[in-house]
Amino acid sequence: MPTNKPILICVVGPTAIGKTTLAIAIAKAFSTEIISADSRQFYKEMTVGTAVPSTSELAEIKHHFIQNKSIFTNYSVGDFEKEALALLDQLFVKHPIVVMVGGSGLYVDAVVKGLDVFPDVNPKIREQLNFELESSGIEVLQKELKEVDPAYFEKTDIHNPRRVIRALEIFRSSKKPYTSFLRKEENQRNFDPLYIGLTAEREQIYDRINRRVDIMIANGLIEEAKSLFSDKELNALQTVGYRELFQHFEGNLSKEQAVEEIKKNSRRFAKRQGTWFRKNNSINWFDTADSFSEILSFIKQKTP
RNA sequence: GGAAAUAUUGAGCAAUUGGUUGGCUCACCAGACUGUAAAUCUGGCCUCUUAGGAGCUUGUAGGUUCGAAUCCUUCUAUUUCCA
Repeated sequence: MPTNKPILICVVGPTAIGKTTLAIAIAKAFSTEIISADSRQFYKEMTVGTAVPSTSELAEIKHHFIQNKSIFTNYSVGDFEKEALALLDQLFVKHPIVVMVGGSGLYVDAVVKGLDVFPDVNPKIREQLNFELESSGIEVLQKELKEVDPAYFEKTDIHNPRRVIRALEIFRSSKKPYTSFLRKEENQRNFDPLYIGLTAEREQIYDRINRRVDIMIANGLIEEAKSLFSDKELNALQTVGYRELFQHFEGNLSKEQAVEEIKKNSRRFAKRQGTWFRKNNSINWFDTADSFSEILSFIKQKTP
């Protein structure tokens, strides 16, 4: 299905696999720019723990959506989708190919496949739902969902408060069931995606993670986390690498224990990333040991 | 050399002190997930399985008993104490 649309090269894969470096190599080869689809690298207050590209890397290639938000701003996938599409429209004027890198599967999908349009929800409604969850338990919310949107009740994981609350907040603010907003057809995009997946043997991924965490600690992750400790309740800070250190600051974990927990939770995160990307069979997988030239020639062969 | 204690799945612990089909936590594995997503949640975890079950099991080898993780003996291993 060759088209004359521009191409968005999507570099995906688990954390610490080497996506940043690969993306830069690709962007250089095609003299283009990079947009990030990483749900934590948006935040300018978080540098060490999110492994954003280094200043020299950022100087080499123009990156977008890196540290362009504050942790105090509420920012959602929906916002990201809109901003990313608007930016891509501009970038594709100058470049036939643009690179997107990201480990956040939902965010990548939002750009490439699109989200459905949901009504805006007053934050008070979610607060109220969270309050009801805590005071009455999830059963009450499940019951409401069953009455209000039986289709979604059947389909979703009703044990997952996030899913239940999202569906209910949509209903309460629009008086229409969540499922009534779900798409009937694929969103149209004015570009074609070309997925490049980067992976490795499980053991190697874990090894890379462990080493990266040690480097983060050496680079001052503890100090960074300490400076954010007073804002630890913010959503942006519900993040591997920070939460564990907050536990340490509160005296619940020793420094060594916190570091071990960071490694463990990073491994689990990588595992979940793998689960997400595995179901996307458009991804062309490469091993992180493969040479960039091999990957580049693959891309060239796939692009006009 | 002597005495005592202990031995349950990868790890750590349970199992009304003989009552039947071995449970929990952690780790690990697998999965779900359309605006909290580095979040949140679900399942599995002795073996085999046609997924309904089937078989094996509490260090080892025996014994007592209708019945043993539980009581007795052998051996092995570990720990502690005395020499």
